[in-house]
Amino acid sequence: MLDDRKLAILRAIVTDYVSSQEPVGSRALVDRHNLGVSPATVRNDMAVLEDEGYITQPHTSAGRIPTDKGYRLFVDRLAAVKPLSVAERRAIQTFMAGALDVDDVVRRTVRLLAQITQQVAIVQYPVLSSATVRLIELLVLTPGRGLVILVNSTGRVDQRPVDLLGATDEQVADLRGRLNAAVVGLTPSAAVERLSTLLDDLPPELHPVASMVTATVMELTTADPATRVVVGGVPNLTRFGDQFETTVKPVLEALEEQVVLLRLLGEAGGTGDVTVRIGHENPYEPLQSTSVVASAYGHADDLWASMGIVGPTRMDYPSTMASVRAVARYVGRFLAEG
Amino acid sequence: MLDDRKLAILRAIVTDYVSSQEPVGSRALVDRHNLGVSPATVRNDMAVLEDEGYITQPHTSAGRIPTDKGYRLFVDRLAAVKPLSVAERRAIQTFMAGALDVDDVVRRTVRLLAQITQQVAIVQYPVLSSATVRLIELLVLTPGRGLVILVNSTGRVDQRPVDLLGATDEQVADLRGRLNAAVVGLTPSAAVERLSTLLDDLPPELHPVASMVTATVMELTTADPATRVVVGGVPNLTRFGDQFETTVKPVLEALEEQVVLLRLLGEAGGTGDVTVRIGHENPYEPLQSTSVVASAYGHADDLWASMGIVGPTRMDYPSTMASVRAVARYVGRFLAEG
DNA sequence: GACTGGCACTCGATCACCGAGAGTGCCAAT
DNA sequence: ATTGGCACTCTCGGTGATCGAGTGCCAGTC
Repeated sequence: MLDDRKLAILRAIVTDYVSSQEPVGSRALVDRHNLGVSPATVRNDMAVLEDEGYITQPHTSAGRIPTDKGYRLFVDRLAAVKPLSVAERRAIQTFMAGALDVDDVVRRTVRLLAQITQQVAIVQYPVLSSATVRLIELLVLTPGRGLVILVNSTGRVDQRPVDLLGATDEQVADLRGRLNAAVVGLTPSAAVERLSTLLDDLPPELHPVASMVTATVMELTTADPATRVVVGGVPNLTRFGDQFETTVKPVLEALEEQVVLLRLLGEAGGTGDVTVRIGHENPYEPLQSTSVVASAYGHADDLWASMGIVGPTRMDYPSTMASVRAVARYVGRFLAEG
Repeated sequence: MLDDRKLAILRAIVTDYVSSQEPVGSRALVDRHNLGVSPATVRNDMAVLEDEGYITQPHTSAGRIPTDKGYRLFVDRLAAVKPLSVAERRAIQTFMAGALDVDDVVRRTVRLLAQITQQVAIVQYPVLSSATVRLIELLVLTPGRGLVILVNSTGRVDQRPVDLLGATDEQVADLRGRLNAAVVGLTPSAAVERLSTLLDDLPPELHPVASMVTATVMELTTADPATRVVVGGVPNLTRFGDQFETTVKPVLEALEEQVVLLRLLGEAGGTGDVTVRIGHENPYEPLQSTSVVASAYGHADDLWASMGIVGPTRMDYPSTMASVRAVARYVGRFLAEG
């Protein structure tokens, strides 16, 4: 159905449209790319491509622009891998050098991604499934109100307030000792398992407060860390100040909702390589005129979390994908080395 | 110079322009407000107001719009205090009810402010100067790399990685004990003072690692907490999609820079009541076509931090000021009660 | 002396119109 | 299968013409 020349024409339309932001006609196409055929032939091919749904024209006497389906074919089969520029490589190094802790790494990563892709960047906090519990601290703040602090072997610290149900200081100290003895050194999943059996070994008077505390610890070891997402590069949205309603507004709204962001990244970053969601492929309705380029990051088989960018469907996919891939790999390695 | 009628006219111009977003003429003015004089008289007065710099016209044969100076006079002398609506009062209660910890309070506050003002909201993390140090934890993560965790009496937890310079586990444990003995129960300022003399009491072999750690603790007790700011309601920027260059873009850029946000809030929130910076009064150049309404919040004399909103100069100042004031007071009380 | 009605004037906004230009689809010829 | 030619369509930019809101000024009135 689609011979090589038609594919070449589609590729040319995508690249030209992305760089010029304007519908591209048959004449301009043969001028800029040496296709070796006349505009009339190109027109015939374009008619076929339009029938097949790869391109469309905004109005009768305008050039063609790619459809979501066209971008999809381009990304899957036509895009040449574009190597990073030297400047971009250097940017990655300088941005990350001197990062202090995980927070800092995430902040720098989001800035970096936003800068080299010139899009809005989204980075999920790393969830280190191989990290182990380093310390559980249990504190009394005021009578009845306490605080659980969980530290894992990567230096990540999470805390949550807890109702101590009037336990005495001695009981709290006792419980702290038992908790640490039970789970320090375990992975989160192992710790959760161990905690669910811990209650049986406790003296009865500790049961009420212990169940409150273990429940909180279990929350901390599982759900919470994954729900943190950082965004950056929002001013990049101003670069396409047209399409206010279709692009800028929905993106801004999505950025306020952690849940939405996690869905965008989560479904996109499941596999090992860069994932692209184009327009309507997007799981979140209002973002159907934008694309998401995302990648999981981590080390070896240990995929920790996702990062990505969101931008207009008319973006430079090869460059963007290369950038996201490079940053994801670099940050993964950086975190693995500590 | 400005008699009562001229002031009434200025007030009418401001309110009409804010609600209609369009230059207001002499005819419309006498129609909507019963000024008891003819349009011609109003025109004469408007000419005077324009000479004095309170209003201006975008072009000949258009109505008048307030200048920054006009808004300033309005805010200072003409604005009637507008009580909150019942719905707003209820919103404040429901939004804050059930807040878990300080993080949660801040997140809810920023949402609340954004929703009832329909502007972009900025909330600084509270700095509780009366809070005392509750616990200092010192952990070894890997040989040489450690972590300092500081918990204060409000349940706030801060951490920072620290270089342990190859100290042994025993030395670390020793140091942890000494640190806690020294500063637990002290206010941050007292703790800093105490720490600076702590070194003298230590055995010499602890000196190198102790100075690293105390320096880190001192950073944690002073600088860091104040530098955290949360923003929300960014989609509200889309409500004035015109003025892309003058308003939306600069605001988005400012929101990415914590330093800028702190400057906006910091200089604005120094006093006890709501502060308004209109247009050029703003300390940050690119935001000179927007206004900032901010307030410190806290309890009694203990001012903890600031919150505020940023929006176009043409905003409903009475409502916005009332909302910011109400939220600031409520959150202050809420935090004081714990 | 302050206010008012009247009037000429200004200027942006809206609309219709027109020509230019880009681009297409189709068809007959190669 | 490809191509040159041609008629057709539709957007875009520019040009007047008109409309109406609003002003400034001035002479008249209370």
